[in-house]
Amino acid sequence: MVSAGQEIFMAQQDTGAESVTLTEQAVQRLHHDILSGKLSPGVKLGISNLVATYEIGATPIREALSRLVSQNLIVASGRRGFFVRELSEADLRDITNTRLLIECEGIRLSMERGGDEWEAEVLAQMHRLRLFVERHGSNFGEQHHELDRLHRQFHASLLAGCGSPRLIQLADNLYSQAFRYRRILMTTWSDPDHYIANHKELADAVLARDLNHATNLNRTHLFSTLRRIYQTDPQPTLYAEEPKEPR
Amino acid sequence: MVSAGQEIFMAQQDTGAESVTLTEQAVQRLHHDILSGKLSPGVKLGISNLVATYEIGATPIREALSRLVSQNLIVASGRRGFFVRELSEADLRDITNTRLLIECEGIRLSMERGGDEWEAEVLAQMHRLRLFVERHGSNFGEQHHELDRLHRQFHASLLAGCGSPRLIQLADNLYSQAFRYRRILMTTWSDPDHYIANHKELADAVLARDLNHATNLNRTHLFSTLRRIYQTDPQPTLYAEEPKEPR
DNA sequence: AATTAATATTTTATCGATAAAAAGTTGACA
DNA sequence: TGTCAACTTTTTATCGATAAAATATTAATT
Repeated sequence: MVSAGQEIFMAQQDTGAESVTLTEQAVQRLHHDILSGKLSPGVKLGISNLVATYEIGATPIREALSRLVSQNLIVASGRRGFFVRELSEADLRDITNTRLLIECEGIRLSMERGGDEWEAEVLAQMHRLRLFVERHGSNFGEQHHELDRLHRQFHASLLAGCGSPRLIQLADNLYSQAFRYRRILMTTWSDPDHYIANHKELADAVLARDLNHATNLNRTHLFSTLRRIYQTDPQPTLYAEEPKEPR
Repeated sequence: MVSAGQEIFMAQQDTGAESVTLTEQAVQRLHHDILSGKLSPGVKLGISNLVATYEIGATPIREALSRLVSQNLIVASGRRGFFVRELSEADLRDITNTRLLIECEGIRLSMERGGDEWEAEVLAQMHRLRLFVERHGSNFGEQHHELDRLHRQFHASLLAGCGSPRLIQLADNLYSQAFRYRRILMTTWSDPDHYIANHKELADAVLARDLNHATNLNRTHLFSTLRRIYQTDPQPTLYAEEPKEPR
C-alpha cells in the first residue's frame, strides 16, 4: 500500500518528468539527434516521419522545428518543409569567427567582474573534465555523451562571470552550431594528456587574468577544428593584430 | 464577367499574398505590434486573444510565438503561456553592450572587405534617410513607419559588407530588441538637422575607414538611448580603453 | 477574519482531420 | 526520344475539438 506522502511524491515526480512540455522534449531530442549526427546535414525533416519516430504529435514537432530554426540548426523553406542545415567551410569559418568575438569578450568581462564563485566554478569544471578524461583515457576517441557535456560546461564556465546573459546565450548557441563540425573529428582524437593540458592552460590563463594569453589559446582551440577539417589556414579576422602585451 | 486571364491573374495575386505562410504573417504582425508598443512589455499573449485579434488559427500563432521567443522579444513560461518580454535598465545595458561588440566588429570587417557596392549601399541609405527627414522635418517626432525602416536599414548597411551572415543577423536582432526602448524616446526627438548630421558623420567615418572614430560615434549613438531613458552614465565596457589613434 | 478545501472556469498543450500545395508519375504528342 | 501536360500521390499548413493544467471563485471551518 502506498502512503499519502508517497503518492504526493510520485505525483510530483510524474509532473516533474511529464509536465515538461512535449514541445520541449521534441526540441531536446531533435537538438540531440542533429548534434549527434543521427540526423545528417541536408536531411529532410518530414513531419510525418518525426511524428512516427518520436511518437509526438505534429503540433509540438512543428513548434520544436521552428525554435531550432532560430538556432541555425534547421532551415525552414517556405511551403517545402524543414531540413537539417548543411555544413560548409564558409559556415564553420563564420561560426568560429563569431564565437571568438563573443567568447573573448565574455572572458574579458569575466576577468573583470568575476568573483570568487566564478573562479571556483572554472576550477570545478576543469577538475570534472580532467577526472573524466583520466578515467576514460582508453576510450577517449569514442563519442561520449558525458564528455560532450563536460566540455561544453567547461567552456561555458569561462564566461560565466561576465554578467551578460546575451553573451552567455550566444556562446552556448554557437557552441552547438560548431559541435556538428567538431563531432567529425572526435574519432581522430588521440592524446588525452594533450587535451587536458590544453584546457588546463586555458583555464589557468583565464584565472590569472591574462587576457592576451587566454585569447590566443582560445583562438587556437577554436580554429583547430576548422584547420583539421578543411586543412585551411585560420585566416583569423579577430584579435589577429592584438598588441603583444608584456606578461 | 471575368475573363480566364484575369482569373489567373487574380489567383496569382491571391497566392502571392496568401502563399506566405500564416505563421510568417503572424510572426510579422506580432513583431510589429511588440516593437510598436501596441503589445506592452509584460502583457500576456493569450492564445485565444491572438487567434481572435489576428484571425489566424492557434497552430500558426503558437509557432510564431515560439520563433519570437528565440529572438528575445517574447518569454515562454512553462505551461503558463507567453508574455511580452519586460524592459529593464540591466537588459538595455546588455543589449547595448552586445550590440556595440557586434556592430563594431561588423563595421571593422566591412571596412576591410567591403567593396564598391558596399560603399554605394551606405551612401544610398544615408541619402534615403536624409531625404525622408528633410521632407518630414516638422512631424519628425512622430512615430513613422518609414523612418523606422530607413533608420534600421542605414545601420544595417554599415555592416553589410562584413561578409559574416551571423554578425548581420545578430545586429538586426539586437536592433529589434533595442527598438522597444528607443521608441519611448521618439516623441522627444527634436532636431532633425542634428539627427542627420550625426548619421552623416558616422557614415563618413565608416567610408573613410576610420575605425576609431566610427567606433566612438557608434558607441555614443547606441548609449544615448540608455543615457536618456535611464539617466545613467554609459559605463561602456567595450572599447573603452581603445587607444587614441591619430587620424 | 483568515486560511484551507472544494469547485468552477479559463487557458494551455495537444491531437486528429482536412484542404491546399508541391513533388512525382504517367502518357500523349511532336 | 524528349518535352509538355494532365493526373496521382505525398506532405505541408492549418483548423476545430479535447484533455489536462493552471487560475479564479466560492464555501466551509476554525
